[in-house]
Amino acid sequence: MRDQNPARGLQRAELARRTGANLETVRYYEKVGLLPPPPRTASGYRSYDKAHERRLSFVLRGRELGFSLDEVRALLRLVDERDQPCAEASRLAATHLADVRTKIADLRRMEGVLKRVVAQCGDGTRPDCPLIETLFRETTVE
Amino acid sequence: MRDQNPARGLQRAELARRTGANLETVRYYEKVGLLPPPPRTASGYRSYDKAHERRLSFVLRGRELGFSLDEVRALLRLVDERDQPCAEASRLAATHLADVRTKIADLRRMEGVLKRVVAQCGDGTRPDCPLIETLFRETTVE
DNA sequence: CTTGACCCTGTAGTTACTACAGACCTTACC
DNA sequence: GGTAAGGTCTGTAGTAACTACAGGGTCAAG
Repeated sequence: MRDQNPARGLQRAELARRTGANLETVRYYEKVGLLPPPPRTASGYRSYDKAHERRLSFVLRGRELGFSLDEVRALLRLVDERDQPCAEASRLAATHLADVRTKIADLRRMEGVLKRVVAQCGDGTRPDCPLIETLFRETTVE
Repeated sequence: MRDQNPARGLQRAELARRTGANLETVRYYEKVGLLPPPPRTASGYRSYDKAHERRLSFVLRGRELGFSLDEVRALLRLVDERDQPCAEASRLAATHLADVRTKIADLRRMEGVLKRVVAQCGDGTRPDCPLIETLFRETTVE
C-alpha cells in the first residue's frame, strides 16, 4: 500500500481519483499552466496538497459548465489577482451562457431535421431514402 | 476573367464558392477520401464537374446536421454500394439523433446553472462571487 | 532480489479543419 | 514580349483538449 499520510502529500493518481480527473489530464493541466507545478520528492515524484486539489476541482467544474480552458484560466486569474472579481467573472459567464444558447439552438435545428427524416424513413424499406434525399436535395438550414 | 465554360470543369475556388465550402476544406475532403480525386488539367489543376459538386454538397449538408466525417463516409458508402440503403441510413440517423439529444441535455444543464449564477451575480458588486463560489464549492451535476 | 505497481519524460494520436510557405501557372495589360 | 496580379499546386504546422503510449526509473512487499 502506498503512503496515505497527508503530511507527505498526494501522488498524482490519488489526486486524480479524488477529483475525478483522468490521470494524464492532471499533468496536462500543469503543462498548460492551469495547475501550479507541485513540489517534488527526492526522486522526482509530484506531491500535491489540498490547495492543488481545490484548484483542480475548480478547473474540472468549470469544464463541466462548458467553459474553455482559456476561460477557466481567466477565471483563475480573477481569483488570484482581483479583490472584486464578480463583475468580470459574471461577464465571462454571461458571454459563455450566450455561446451555450447558440449551441443549443444549433442542436435543436439538427434534432428537428433528424427527427423528421427518421420518422419518414420508418422501417427502412423505402427505395428513396428520405435521409439521403435530404442530404442530396435540400438545404438543411433556411 | 477565368474560364466558366462547363465543359472544362470547375476550378477548386469555383467549387468552393458554389457549395459554400472553404477552399482548403475541398482539398481536405479529397485527402480523407470524401471526395474522389478529380481529373487534372495538363498543368495539374483540379477540374471538377457536377458530380463532385453534388457529392461535396452532400458532405456539407451532413456536417450541418452534425454527422461526423466518419458517419458521412458511411452514408456515402451506402449511396455508392447499396441498393436499399434506407434501413442502414436510418439507423445511423437515429443513433446520431440520440447523440444530439444527449448534447442538448448536457447544454441545457449548463445553461440552467449559468443562468442561475449570472442572475445571482447581478451587477457584479458582491464580494463573494456566486460563480466563483459555485466552481469552488458545488458539484455542478447531481 | 524479483515482481508488480506506481512514477517520470517526451511524443504521437485524435477531430475537422484552417492557414501558411514556397513554388508554379495563367491572364490581363502595356 | 514582359511583368504584375492573381490563381493553383504541394506539404506541413497550427488549433482545442485531451488521451495514450514507449521506454525508463523508483519503491515496497514477500
